[in-house]
This record gives sequence, structure tokens and C-alpha cells, in this order.
Amino acid sequence: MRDLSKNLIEFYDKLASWENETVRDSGMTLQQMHTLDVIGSNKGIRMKEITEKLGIVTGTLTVMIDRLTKLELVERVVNANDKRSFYIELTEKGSKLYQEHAHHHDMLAEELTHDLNSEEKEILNKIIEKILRRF
Amino acid sequence: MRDLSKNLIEFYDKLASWENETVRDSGMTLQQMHTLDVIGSNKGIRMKEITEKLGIVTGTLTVMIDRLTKLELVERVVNANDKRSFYIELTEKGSKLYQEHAHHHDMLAEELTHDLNSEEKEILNKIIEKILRRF
DNA sequence: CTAATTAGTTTGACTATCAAACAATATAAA
DNA sequence: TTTATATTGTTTGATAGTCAAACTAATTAG
Repeated sequence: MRDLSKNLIEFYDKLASWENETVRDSGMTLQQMHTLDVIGSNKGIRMKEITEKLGIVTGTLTVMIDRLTKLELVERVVNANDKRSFYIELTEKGSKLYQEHAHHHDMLAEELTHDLNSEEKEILNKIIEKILRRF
Repeated sequence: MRDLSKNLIEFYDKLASWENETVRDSGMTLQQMHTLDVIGSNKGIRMKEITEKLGIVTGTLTVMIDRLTKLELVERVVNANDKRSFYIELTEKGSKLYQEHAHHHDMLAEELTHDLNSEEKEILNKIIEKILRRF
């Protein structure tokens, strides 16, 4: 049997290329969509927290949020508790796009696991959860 | 139980952030390492074929190969059968780096599956292979 | 032999990224 | 409370990655 390491990497590559393609179709860049996804999945998140989740520095995010704001997908909301920072929120338009993309993810998962029976799906999910717990 | 779709995406994100971090430590960019990986895993590959595997256009790859060449990691080798194209080959230095990175992948797989027993590992591998076969 | 196709390069425009310097605010220490 | 330190986010300057489109050279089809 082929190495689990090689299979994992190939699996990752496939996911990456799928994600890339799907995002491009929506006219966004991968990074923009990823940022939108983090904001959509974390209500009331601040700039700093977003940078940590994305693994980028604040200067990079400033530019990104400027662009997403210009695209009317997100907005900066002042934080009364700490005037240095902002809450980043999705606009209506941003929320719609975020949900569309989440739906794409669901369809991807559907398609990936198409050849698995429901028992296999459950086992796969359990194993992945076990792996995720380790991080 | 949590959605398989969400878990898959989170799993992918974790892999991506691990890969990013690991590659940065080596002083390369993610794209450079990924390109090196494609070249290392496919002896005698041509520019055109690399672009297909990476999902980028030829113009982008020309610049990338120029850079990797300047870093003395790869070289263009003339193709006597088709004088329009080149074989891209790893240099000694490139080959060493490629192998180091492959080793990192092995260690990642080790670490990811640390909490799984050997039966679980085998099941996971079988399921992933089944998924990969679908593409 | 000419026309059409293919492989790769170049150019121009935009996005992503980091490091480092900076401003404004918040927190700790005196 | 006042001062020193730390944190949050912005700006600037440099480098890398990306695409589309125009281009060159070589191959293939008619």
C-alpha cells in the first residue's frame, strides 16, 4: 500500500486545487475568500485575531480589509471598549457570499465522500476529529 | 457529531498552516517549495506539464523557474526532440532540499496520526485512497 | 509549403506579503 | 496620578506571485 504521508499530501493538493478553482469562479482571490470565511465564522472578531487565524501580519490584513471594504463585503465597526481596535463584520453582500462559499464546501464534502458508504463516512469523520483534537 | 464538511475544511486549513510554517523556516516561499516538489516528484517534466500540475499559466512559471534557477535549485535542460520546450531538472542542491521537504511531510503524517492505532491508520489510508481514486 | 497550433518568454497591471517605522490607545509601575 | 511599556492597527518600501495579452520560435496539419 502506498505511503500514508504521500496520500495525505496528494489529498491536500487536491483540496487546494479545488478550492482555488472554485474561488476564482467567484471573481475573488483565494486569500480574500479565506479572510471572508474567517470573518463569517467568527462573529465580532477583531483585526488582530484575524491575523492570528490567517497566519499573516497586521500590515497585510489592513490592506486586505481595505480592499474587502471597497468591495462592500465587510466593514470596520468601532470597539467602544478598546478604541485602538475594530470589530470586522460582514455586510449583507459579504454574508451572502460567505454562505454561498460555505455551501460550496458542503458540496465538495459530498462529492469527495460519494464513493463511501455511511459507515465509512462516519469512521472518516471520527478519525479526522481525533486528528484535529491533537492541535 | 459535527459536520464532515466543516471538519474536512478545518483539517485542510491545519495542513495549510503547517505547510506554510514549515516552508518559511527553510527560507523559501510556499509556491517555490511546491514547484520544487512537483519537479522532484516527476523526473523529466516539462514547463507546460508543471503549469498544469500547479494550476498556473506559463508566464507565471517562467518567472518562477528563473528564480529557482538563480537560487541554483533547478536548471533548464534542452529537449532535443522538441526545441520549443525544456526539461526542468533539480540540481544537487535542489534535490537535497526536495528530499528534506519530503521528510518533513513524513514527519507531519507521523504526528497527525500519532493518536491513531495501526488499524485506524490503515482505515484512514484506505479511505483517502478511495477518495483520491475519484479524481 | 503554407497555415494553424504549441511551448515558452516578456510586459504591464494588480494582489499578497513582510519588516520596520509610526500613531493612538491601553495597561503596568513608580 | 503620572510616566513607562505594551498592544492594535496603519503606512511605506521592497519582493514575490498572478493573469492576460502580445510576442518568438518551433512543430504539426492541410
